[in-house]
Amino acid sequence: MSRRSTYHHGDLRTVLVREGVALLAESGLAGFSVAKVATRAGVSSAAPYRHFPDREALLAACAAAVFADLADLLARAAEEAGPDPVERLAATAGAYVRYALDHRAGIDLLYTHDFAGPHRDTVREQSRRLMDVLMTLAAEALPAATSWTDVADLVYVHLSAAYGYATLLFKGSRPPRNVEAHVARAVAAARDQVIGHLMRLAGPPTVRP
Amino acid sequence: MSRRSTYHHGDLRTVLVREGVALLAESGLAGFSVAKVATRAGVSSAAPYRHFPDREALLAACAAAVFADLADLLARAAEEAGPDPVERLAATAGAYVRYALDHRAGIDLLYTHDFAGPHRDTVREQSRRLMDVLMTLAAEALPAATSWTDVADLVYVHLSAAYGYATLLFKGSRPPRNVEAHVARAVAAARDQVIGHLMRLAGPPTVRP
DNA sequence: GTCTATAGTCAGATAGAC
DNA sequence: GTCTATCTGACTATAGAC
Repeated sequence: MSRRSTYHHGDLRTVLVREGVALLAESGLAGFSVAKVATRAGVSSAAPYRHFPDREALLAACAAAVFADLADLLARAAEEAGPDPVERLAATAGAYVRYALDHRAGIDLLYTHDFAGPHRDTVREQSRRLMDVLMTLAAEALPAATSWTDVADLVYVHLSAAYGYATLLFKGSRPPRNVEAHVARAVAAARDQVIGHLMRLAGPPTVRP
Repeated sequence: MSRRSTYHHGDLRTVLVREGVALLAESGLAGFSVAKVATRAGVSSAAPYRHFPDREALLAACAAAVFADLADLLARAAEEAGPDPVERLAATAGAYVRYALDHRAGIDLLYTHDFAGPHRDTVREQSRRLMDVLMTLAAEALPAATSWTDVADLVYVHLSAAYGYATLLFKGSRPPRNVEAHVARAVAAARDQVIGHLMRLAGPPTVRP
């Protein structure tokens, strides 16, 4: 308090990531810039380069943070959904949509961007965590004998449907008011999907000439 | 051929839109610029402004073109899918994914961007055509008594799932080789979704304690 | 209708003061 | 660790020659 007139953050790096995520959420990847993040964080445009070598590194850190948040949220949503394995999986779709609505569209753009070299691995690691959560839930919702490939198939379909649902909500470009209605619809759609999938696996292979 | 050493396109406007779509497909919205489109089209960076008042207008024209293409493709896919209404609807998911794979990721970014004022209507008009195709197919796949709201719900879920599936394919950021396998998976997922939906509408409300 | 040239803006990144 | 100042490069858009 006594030493300096210019403020120094205890942890500017953390603040930059938080503001970066917020900026992405508001403006999307196209509106993202190191300078803007710096301004939001209350520091000069040069300051971030003390913590991140370049734009890509900051972007990757933001992406990793989003994935980490999502993995936590989805896991918690599953826990709160009770014992039924189908409901547990379906609940993650709702949590995903709620997160996307809270954080607006920016999330999706992280999926769009492909990170190069070293950043790629950082992001992938967090992305992997999210997939692990879903794989476990999907495996419990499917018959024990289901192959990993089939489980992965369902996870992929499940995740991409939730992602698509959340993203398209913003294309209408009205800020959706009735969040919980959309969440409920996403959960219902996910439930339908899993049940349809189960029927295909279980049902008698309908006649193929 | 005799009058000019500098080439003049018969229809530069059309070429610009084509190249704009291609650029979006390759680089996404973040990589889109009037200058790049001009270079791709083999003209100076000023030339596009003779045909489009500003960047937004060119972008809107590209978006409208994509929607128009998609609507045609989806309608044709439904026709070729035979008489079963569920299969006809499911086939559009396959066509969507195939189009997205052919044109890489950029399509999605058009969904992301919101166009202002006059451009908005142009794009919406084409977007509407696509929705009309899907609404018709969905209405035929559902019981005749289904309300329009419920039909719209299914269309929304159906479209967003196809959109999400196609988009996430590129996040792995390897150019997916086995296009037809992905198309087939998207169709299967769409079929599962519709069947699950039908069961929810028709089925006895499974016991709720 | 397309060109060259240019004005103005903004972002990425670096250098050196404190 | 953060600042100010600055360089470089890319993009939008306009003006005027051909």
